[in-house]
Amino acid sequence: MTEPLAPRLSVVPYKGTRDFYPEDMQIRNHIFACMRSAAESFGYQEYDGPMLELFELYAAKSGEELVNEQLYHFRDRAERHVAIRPEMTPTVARMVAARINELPRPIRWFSFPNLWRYEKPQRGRLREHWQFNVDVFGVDSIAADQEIIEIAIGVMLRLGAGMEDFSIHVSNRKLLNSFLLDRIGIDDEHRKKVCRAIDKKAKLSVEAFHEMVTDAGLSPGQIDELEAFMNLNWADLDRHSLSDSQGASEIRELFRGLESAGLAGYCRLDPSIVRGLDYYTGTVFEMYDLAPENRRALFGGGRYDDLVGMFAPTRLSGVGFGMGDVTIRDFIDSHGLIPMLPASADVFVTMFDESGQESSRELARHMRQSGLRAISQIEPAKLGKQFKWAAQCRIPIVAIQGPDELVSQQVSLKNMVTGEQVTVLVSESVMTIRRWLGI
RNA sequence: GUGGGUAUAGCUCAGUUUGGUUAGAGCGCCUGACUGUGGAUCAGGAGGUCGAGGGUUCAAAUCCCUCUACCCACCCCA
Repeated sequence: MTEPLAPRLSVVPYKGTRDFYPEDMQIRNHIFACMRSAAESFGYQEYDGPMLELFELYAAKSGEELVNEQLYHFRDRAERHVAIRPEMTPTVARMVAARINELPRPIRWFSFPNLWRYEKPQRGRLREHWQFNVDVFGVDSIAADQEIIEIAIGVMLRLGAGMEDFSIHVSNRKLLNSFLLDRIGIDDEHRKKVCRAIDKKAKLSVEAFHEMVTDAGLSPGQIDELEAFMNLNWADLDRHSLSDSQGASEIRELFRGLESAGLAGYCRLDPSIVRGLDYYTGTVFEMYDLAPENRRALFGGGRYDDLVGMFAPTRLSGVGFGMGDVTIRDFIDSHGLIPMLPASADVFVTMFDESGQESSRELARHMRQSGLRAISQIEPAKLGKQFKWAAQCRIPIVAIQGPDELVSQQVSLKNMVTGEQVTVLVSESVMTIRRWLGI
C-alpha cells in the first residue's frame, strides 16, 4: 500500500526571477568582482540601502510608467504604503541628503542593489535584477562625467571586452535642446515626439524615420538639418553652427579629456542618445554591443542636476550610471568572455576504510592550516569513486594516504591535470601542492 | 497591455502530417568489469500521469476545445 501523494509544489522560481546555482553564482561573482574592482580603483566606496522604501519616494520623480505599472507595492500592517525598490537612485539621493552637511565632497559611491520591476520577462529583461550603480555627487565640472565613463570602460576591459566588442555613445541634453529649440525651433509640444523618433532612429528604416518626424511636425528642411545633426562627429563640432553652445563646449571638453586618457576610441558622439529618464540634464551616454544581433543599449547613465533637492534645500549635482547584471551576462556570454571557473578546492583527500578516517581528516586539517582549500572524503568508499568525484569537481590534486603511506609518514599526491604522481613526506606535501598550483 | 512561438526522461531533442504492440535516441546519472587511481571502452540499470483539464474514438503524445507555463518581439528599459 502506498500513501496517496500530496500535491507537489513547483520547483520553478517565481516569474522573472532566477535561481543562482553555484556555477551561476560564480559567474555573477566574477562580473561583480570586475565592477567592484573598477570602482575601487578610482577610490569609490560601497554602500547599500533597504530593499523597501515608502511609495512616495518613487511617486515623486521616477516617471509614470515605472510607478503605475512596474512597481511592486503593498500596505504594511500599519497601513504604510511600501514599495520594493525598482531603482537605486532615489535611495542614494535620500541617503546623501540625510548627511548632506557632513559628507566630504565629492561623494564617490557604488552599490549592487537588487531591483524589482513588474515586467513581462524577455531577453535582457527580468523582474529581479542586480544593478551596479556608480555615482559621484558634488562636482559641477565635466571632469566628473569623464571619470564616470572611465569607470564604465574599466568594467568592460576587466570583463575582457575590447574596442571591437562595444562602444559608448555619448551625447548631451543641452546640445540636443539647443539644436531643437534654438537652431530649428521646435516647440515644447512637438519636442517629445521628435525625441522619441531620434531615440528610435537606429531601429527604424530611413522611410519610417522620415514618417515619424514628419508626423511630429518637422518640415523637409528641418529633417535635413536633423539628420546632419545626428551624424555629427565630435571633431566637427567646431565648425557647426552650435559650436558656441554650452552643450557643444561640454562635449568638446569631455572628448578632449577622454582622448588624452586614451579612451576616445571606446566612445563616440551620438546625438541620437536621449535616454528616457527626465532627470538627466547634461552628459548622457549608453553602451552598445558592437555585435549587430544585439541592438539594445546594455547600460547607460548621465548627469543629473538635482536629485538631492527633493530631500534637502541644498542643490547637489551628480553623475552616474547603472549597469544590469542580466544584460552584462548576455554580453559576456555572446562574446565568449565567460572565464574558466576555478575549482572549489585545491586538494581532495581520499579515505580508505574505517581505520583511516582519523588520519585522513588530520591530513586535510594540516593542509587547511597551511592555507590550502582541502576537501575530505566524508566516509570510506572505493578509491575509483573518490577519484571520479574529484575529477568531476575539477579539483586539481588528489592526496592518497593508505596503509602503505601511513607507516612511513608519507602521502601520495596525484596531479589530476598532468597525471603525474609522487609520494612525499607529509611535511613536504604542502610545498609540492603549492608548486604544482603555482601559489 | 499587444502579437508570434514552444511544451515528450535530469539536459538537447526525434516521434504528431497519415491515431494502432510495452513512447525512443544522444548526452548525463547509478552499478559492474576494476578489493590503491578519474577521463576511455564494454555490459547492465534507474528515470516519463508525453505541460494541465475536458472532448471525439474500440484505441490519443498524435485529432478537437479550454487553461497554464516558458521563450521571442513590440511598448519601455538594465
